[in-house]
Amino acid sequence: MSKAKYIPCLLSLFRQHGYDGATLAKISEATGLGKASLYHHFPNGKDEMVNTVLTSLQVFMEEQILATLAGEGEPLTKFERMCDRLNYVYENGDQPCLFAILLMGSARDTFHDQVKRIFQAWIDAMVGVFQNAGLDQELAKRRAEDAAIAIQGALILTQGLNDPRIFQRVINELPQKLCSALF
Amino acid sequence: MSKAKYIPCLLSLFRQHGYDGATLAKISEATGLGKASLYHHFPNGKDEMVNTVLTSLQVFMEEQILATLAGEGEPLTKFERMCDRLNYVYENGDQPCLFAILLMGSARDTFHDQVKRIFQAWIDAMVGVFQNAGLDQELAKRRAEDAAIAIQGALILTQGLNDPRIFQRVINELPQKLCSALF
DNA sequence: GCTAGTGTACTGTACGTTCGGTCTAAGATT
DNA sequence: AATCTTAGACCGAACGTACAGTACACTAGC
Repeated sequence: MSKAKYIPCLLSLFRQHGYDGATLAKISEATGLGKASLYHHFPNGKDEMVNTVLTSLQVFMEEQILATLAGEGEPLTKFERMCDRLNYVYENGDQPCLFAILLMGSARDTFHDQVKRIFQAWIDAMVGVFQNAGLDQELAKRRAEDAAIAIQGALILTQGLNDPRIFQRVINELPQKLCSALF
Repeated sequence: MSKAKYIPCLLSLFRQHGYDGATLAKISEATGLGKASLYHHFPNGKDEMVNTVLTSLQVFMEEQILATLAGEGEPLTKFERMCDRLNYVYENGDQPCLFAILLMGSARDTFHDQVKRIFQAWIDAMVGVFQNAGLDQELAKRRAEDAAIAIQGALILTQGLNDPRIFQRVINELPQKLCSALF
């Protein structure tokens, strides 16, 4: 599957310009591939490119984040690992969230289901950690949602104010906050 | 200024389809105006439509939210009023945030400055409340940012999971949270 | 009769996509 | 060893469409 080679480039483009803004001309220029070549690798066009990137992000989350959350270890350690991995994908807050971008363009209908599944899996994994730590289901759900809210909100505000320190602060504080009053 | 008449319709369109997805054809159909009429009211085209909506949102924030935050009253009352007004603009979480949408389409460059100014003014107003309540500057800034993060994050997650209860929960809890440990 | 507002028909452009084909390199055949 | 075959990577040019935006004649109400 030679598609993998172009994922970083495509991810960067879609994050920078959005679904509609990332035109085939730009994609062609950025990848160094002619338009026709793009259709050789992605026969179903732009949507397949997005889908490929989206799937690779899903795999990253499952392997790097969900696996950690579901595995062995202290809650604090798990959340530190999660934040470290999130900090890596979002490049210290410099990059927006592709999921959020796809929710807000003209491609919402096409990708909403997949984004929903990814969000839900992430939250469910965090709920699992909290329940293992003794929190009742309702409280666990709230705290997991709050974690996702903090990450997504921090990304938006960081983009809006052009100040990555906001994302960094949230990422640094989050593990402690999530584990406070666990026992 | 007869433009005002079309603001609700335009706002709804841009929130639903994004900047790129809200084509003139859709705008024409939704407003009931032919293209020529649209260009009569908005000589500078789509960008002027967005700008009009953006400015009206800015005015709404200044009059309904910033004024309250800067006026007289208890912090808790002010934040309750703020959340009530936010709940109104975002229609209980059913509608996404136009600011976030504009940050993530191909129109980012055009409107980023204006969005940044609105975000900054909002946060500054909240910082003022916290400082009046005795918080030192650094702490006030953090808490104000956290409030904006919670709102924006809740809107993203609500869109992603298609569950307005998330936004409603955050809106209901926020005033108390913001005022906790103020004295 | 003037002006704000409008409908129709149109323009040029940029989009995603497809067509027809070249080039390279590895295998298979002779 | 030389030639043929095949398949994958690649591409320039073109296609049809839908876009934002325009020209202009028309109308209703002052």
